[in-house]
Amino acid sequence: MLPSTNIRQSPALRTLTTAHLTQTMTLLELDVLDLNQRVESELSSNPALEIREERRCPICKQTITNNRPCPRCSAPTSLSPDDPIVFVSHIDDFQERRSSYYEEFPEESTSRDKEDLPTFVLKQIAPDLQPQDQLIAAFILSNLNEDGLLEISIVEIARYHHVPISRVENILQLIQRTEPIGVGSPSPKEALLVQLEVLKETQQVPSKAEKAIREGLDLLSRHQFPDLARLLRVTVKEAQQIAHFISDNLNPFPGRAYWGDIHHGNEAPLSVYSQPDVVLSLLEGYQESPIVVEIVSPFAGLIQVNAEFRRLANRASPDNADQWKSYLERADLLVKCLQQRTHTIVRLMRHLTIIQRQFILKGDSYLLPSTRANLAEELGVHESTISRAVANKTVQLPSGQIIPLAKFFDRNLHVRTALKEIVLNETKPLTDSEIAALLKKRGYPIARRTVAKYRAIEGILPSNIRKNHTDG
DNA sequence: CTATGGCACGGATT
DNA sequence: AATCCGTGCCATAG
Repeated sequence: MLPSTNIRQSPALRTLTTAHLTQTMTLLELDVLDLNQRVESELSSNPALEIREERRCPICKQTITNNRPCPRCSAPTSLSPDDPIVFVSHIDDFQERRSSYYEEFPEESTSRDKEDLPTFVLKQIAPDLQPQDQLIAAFILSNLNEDGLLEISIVEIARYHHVPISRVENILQLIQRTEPIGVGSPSPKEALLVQLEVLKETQQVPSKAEKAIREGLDLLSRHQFPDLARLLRVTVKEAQQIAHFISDNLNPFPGRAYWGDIHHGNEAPLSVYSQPDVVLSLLEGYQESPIVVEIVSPFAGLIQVNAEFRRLANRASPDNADQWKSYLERADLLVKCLQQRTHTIVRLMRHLTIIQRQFILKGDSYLLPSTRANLAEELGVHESTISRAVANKTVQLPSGQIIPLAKFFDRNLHVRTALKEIVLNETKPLTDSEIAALLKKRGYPIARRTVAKYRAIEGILPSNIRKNHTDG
């Protein structure tokens, strides 16, 4: 607490220091989308802020005019696999690239040609519709966003085409049930529910899954299992299993259904996350490519205090000088906090990509256990800073998978994947003790009881119910 | 008797 | 201070 005696009368200074701390912290724990909202509202309410359109590539120092990310420009020089290329990109760059991915790799696993999502869907349903309804369907499909979600309301569609709402609803239901299932839903929640519904026809689904989606989607995506468990009145473990099931089998953004691991036809690791906060990728054409780290940031680096505004503020007449000044201070504060936020994340990610390169490239079993605490020590920041930086954020791996950043701090992921592998390769169902013994040989000395726990987390049934793996 | 899951405790992590 | 995690003990099911 600051001594109030020698603080200048202006309350602004006082709030500036404390506000700086609190705002830096709160901004740090927001994900891109929340931050985006926050920045936008600030931007519209504070005339001192402006967006600088031109940006400089942190590597080649040239002005970036188009949306091409810059790491490629510097690719030929200094390529050490252990030296990640880190840069900050605008959220729009990402959106842009996202849709271009979609066009570049329309589909490889199913018979889909170069057509885009709307055409793809329309072809499937057209035979079942009358010509008039085909028009409506086409209209609906043309209003999908990149995620395959509907951006306008049913009412609007009905009004536009002068047809009853129920008719639109029927068409929409048809659309939602075609591949990719859930397209045309107005929200991720709807999409998930439709998928669950369809899935229910062919296989068993956890009974509480629907409630989890309906009432606990928020908790679900934030991985707040204890809260979810309370909501569903089940144990935390069961809640985790339900969440596991949902993220394994359902996809809140149907338009992105074929992203990432195309090779696993059956269980594409789709995630409940949409917009990653960090995107990791590799340079094409290098077998030992450095990891390209792209920090997706709403406007950071772009947002600045309008210089003209600052000049005018200094010359403002005394009666409204305070107003000018407060705008200016708020703007400075925001800019500074944003910079600090990105700076922290950049440092964090650079470090992580160096330490966990193998994990990022090769997968779960290569994750080296580390804690936020010791990472904080290595970076010379406070633990809580790392905690906040990790909180609520997601990372897109080179494979296309989007995972929570917290997964980098999963202390036993590698053991669990070893366990999964053992069970996958077993010829007869092994008991927990036997598994424990095998794990011990691999250098994971854990108790039999713990094997049971891991099994539960991974959704592996107990040995007496597991059926034999008879390889065909 | 064997294999498993629930509960609860203590130490580590956040 | 709150939460997570690994483990031991014990009840239960087969």
